[in-house]
Amino acid sequence: MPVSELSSTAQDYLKLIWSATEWADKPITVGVMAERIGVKPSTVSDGIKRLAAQGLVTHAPYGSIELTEAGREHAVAMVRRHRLLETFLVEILGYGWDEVHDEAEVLEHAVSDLMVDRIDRLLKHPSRDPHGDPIPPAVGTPAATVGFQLDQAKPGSQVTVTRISDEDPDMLRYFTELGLAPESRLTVRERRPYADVTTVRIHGQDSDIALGTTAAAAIWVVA
Amino acid sequence: MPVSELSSTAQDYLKLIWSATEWADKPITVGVMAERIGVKPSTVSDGIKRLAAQGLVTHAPYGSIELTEAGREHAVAMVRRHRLLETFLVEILGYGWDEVHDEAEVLEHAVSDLMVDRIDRLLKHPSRDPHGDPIPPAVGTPAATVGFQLDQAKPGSQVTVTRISDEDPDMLRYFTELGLAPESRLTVRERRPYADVTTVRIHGQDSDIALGTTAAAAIWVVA
DNA sequence: CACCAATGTTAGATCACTCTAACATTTATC
DNA sequence: GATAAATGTTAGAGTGATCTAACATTGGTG
Repeated sequence: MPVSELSSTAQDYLKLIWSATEWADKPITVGVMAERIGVKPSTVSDGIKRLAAQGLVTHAPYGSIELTEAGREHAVAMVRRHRLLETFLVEILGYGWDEVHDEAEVLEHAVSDLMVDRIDRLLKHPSRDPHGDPIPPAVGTPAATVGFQLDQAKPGSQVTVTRISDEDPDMLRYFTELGLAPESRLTVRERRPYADVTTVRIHGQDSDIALGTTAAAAIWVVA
Repeated sequence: MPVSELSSTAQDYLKLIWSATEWADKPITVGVMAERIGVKPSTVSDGIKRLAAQGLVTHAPYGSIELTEAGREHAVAMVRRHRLLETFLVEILGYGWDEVHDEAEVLEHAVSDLMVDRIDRLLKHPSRDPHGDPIPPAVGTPAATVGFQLDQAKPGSQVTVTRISDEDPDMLRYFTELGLAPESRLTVRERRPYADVTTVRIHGQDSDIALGTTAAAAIWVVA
């Protein structure tokens, strides 16, 4: 999976497009991309055009954005880098899991394929990163996603956290405070439909925790 | 030492200008910079002008290139990053000392100050990188250079290698083959003035090694 | 179904970096 | 010290990324 000859903005775009389909299957929009990357929609529109010219995405004006096979390969390679780096930062350099995202975001464009391999070896080929996201293998297809979002869980059910979205460091710090992490066992207490609040009890703790939609949607669980 | 707001080309220029005065004291020229960085002289000329506009160097057209205090600080911070990264790659990721230069060259622009600190801590605050170059401290003045180049050494003298320039990986691989590294003890056998060859014997080996000027100038020694 | 709001695209600028080609200056040599 | 060679600078152009502002399209609502 060669990666080097792409600009780092191009790599960001591809990764973001791929990521949108990893957990949810709704296609990503120019507006959402712009917001995530922190640029104006016109910039993204422009960038997508360049990507299309390079055969990495297909996109007709006002149409949907789809990765080509080449685009998907690049994207998955970037996701692999990102997640290996996050794992590395936590395991080897002692980062907190709330600190790794931004660092990995920059590093993923700088490390060589050789370094990615060395990190993979040093970590003994990890299959999940510190947030529970699966690390795509160097060759072959990425692990299929499992589970569902906590805001979809039935009140009364018991679930295990498999993944927590790493997008928002503040939210991660909050989860850390609560003692909520991948592998945590939870009992879903109730959901107030109009308040959009999901209440859960972490096993081993003696009080309930109320989570808003954003927080509950960032947490993926299995029954 | 803030570094972030500078482009990575600007950082490269500053590091290169500083490096030129670390071992030799001859001022660097536009041509040499262009060659080292791998761009045309016109590009460097242009870049220097931008650096001057930012108050990082002083430079009048056709004149010499000098770092300002701000420029020097940035440069030293980059050198610190570079050398810590090289050490890290060798110590933690098992790189060969001939493989680290190019990787560090890219990474030095990507790692955060936090990561530099963590690496420094993990390595227990090393004072020299794998080639024997001193690692500038986070605060305070860099270690003064000691020693002289092997091509200046008197025939018959015994010397210890303190540093080997990391510029040329092929040369480093050659030195590795020879068993020549920082800390090696050598006896200088002879120098043929017009052949520009320095012959040395590595202690513990039973044959002499002939080194051309480029090689001998890349090796720094103390008596 | 017509219209408006939301969303996306294009146009026109700017900036950093790069090139080639032309021009200027410095230095080295005879 | 005049001239040629080496070195450095400027001019003009292209690319990618970004912006703002104007324009276009789509989709939902009355």
